[in-house]
Amino acid sequence: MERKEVSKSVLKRLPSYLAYLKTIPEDASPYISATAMANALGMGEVQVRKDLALVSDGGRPKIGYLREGLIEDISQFLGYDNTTDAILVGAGKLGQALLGYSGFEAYGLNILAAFDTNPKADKTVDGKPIIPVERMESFCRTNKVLMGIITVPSEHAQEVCDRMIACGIKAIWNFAPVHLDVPGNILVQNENMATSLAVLSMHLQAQIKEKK
Amino acid sequence: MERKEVSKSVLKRLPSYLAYLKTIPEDASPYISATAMANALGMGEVQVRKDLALVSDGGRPKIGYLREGLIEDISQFLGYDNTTDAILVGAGKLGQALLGYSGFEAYGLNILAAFDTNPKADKTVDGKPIIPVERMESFCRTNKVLMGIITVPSEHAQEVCDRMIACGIKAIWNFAPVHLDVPGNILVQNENMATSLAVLSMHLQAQIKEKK
DNA sequence: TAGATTGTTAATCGATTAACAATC
DNA sequence: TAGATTGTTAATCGATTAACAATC
Repeated sequence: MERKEVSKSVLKRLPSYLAYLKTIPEDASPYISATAMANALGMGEVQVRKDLALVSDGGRPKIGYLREGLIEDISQFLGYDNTTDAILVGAGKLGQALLGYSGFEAYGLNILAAFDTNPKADKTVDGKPIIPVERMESFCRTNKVLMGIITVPSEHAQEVCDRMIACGIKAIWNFAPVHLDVPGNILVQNENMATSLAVLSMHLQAQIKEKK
Repeated sequence: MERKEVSKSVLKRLPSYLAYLKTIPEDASPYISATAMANALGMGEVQVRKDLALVSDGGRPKIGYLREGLIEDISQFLGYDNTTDAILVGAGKLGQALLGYSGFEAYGLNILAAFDTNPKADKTVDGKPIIPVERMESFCRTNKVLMGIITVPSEHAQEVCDRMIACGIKAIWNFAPVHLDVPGNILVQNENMATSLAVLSMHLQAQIKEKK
């Protein structure tokens, strides 16, 4: 099928569909309806159908969509089939946790190495080296790295970000709770825990208030 | 000022304003304009003004907003002033990283303890204990815990979630990449790395395509 | 005063939902 | 056939942006 443009809102829902589809047992019916998916995920069925229409080549009335086909289509659309190499800067606790997290492979992400200003000599995390930042540029050039993960303290995030861009990196996953200034062709995706916490604590405050 | 209802989209922007305001040096002007904030964060100035109108009691034409006042108002609105106690279930790599991360204090989050099915005896992370899950309920009841953080593998997330709800928890921060089924009065905030990765890899694919 | 800035009202935009026709 | 399901077109909803009046 030809590749359609999808909005960010749609894009963000696709991983949920994929995760859900993968939980269905092998021996279940090979077909799944948008209705069933919507119910399982607590969403509207029209929304599911519209989203699926953008990435798959359609289902069959009364039958639904071929489950395996959907998994394949969504995976491919999201680029999980071809792996992306990334580097990580900031080998603190969070950085090391991400470096050692094996779950990213399933999403086609491969963290090659971590960089730090003060790496413990020869230290590796799950076989992945922690290298002095000075060697970042040459490493990125030789390995043609396009994605960078920032897990340094806020104060240094912009500096690291600029450096990554100088290394040819085009997409940045930012775990530091600060806004990063970048040129238009670079994408910054903020993994902002503060944002999540805001939503959570707002809910708790409302709950507490209600109780009174 | 009286407390207004804010939409989720507004709520998610508030932490950025706060973070930015805190980066301004003490000795700078005590006033800041929405225009300046908008420029610094790459947003529309009307949007900033509208958002601020919801949480502060206003700025002065030609002058702007009192910086200290804004910080105070947003912090209070987001509940960063009164701390929330939370527990974490799943003391794997990510769980331990979060447990040891001191940055959450600034957001009023206090992780009291972690729970795991198979905790190393007497192990603590930064002074915080890792306790067998069996003791979760009594712990939550005695400490009146309202927030739970899930960092277990996907297969066990729903089970842990149900257990948390049984313990009286009202807000769940879910790091497992699965949809959790919960009653209407419980809030689940998904910290879905898969979602972020989807946005990032989509951007890279577009970049690569463009180059060809 | 003039101009920068706030705050509000109206217009636009995009995304979600509802209604319905098509299909097996 | 009847009914479940898909897919499309139209209506609604909410959020963002634009225009403008108010203010210091």
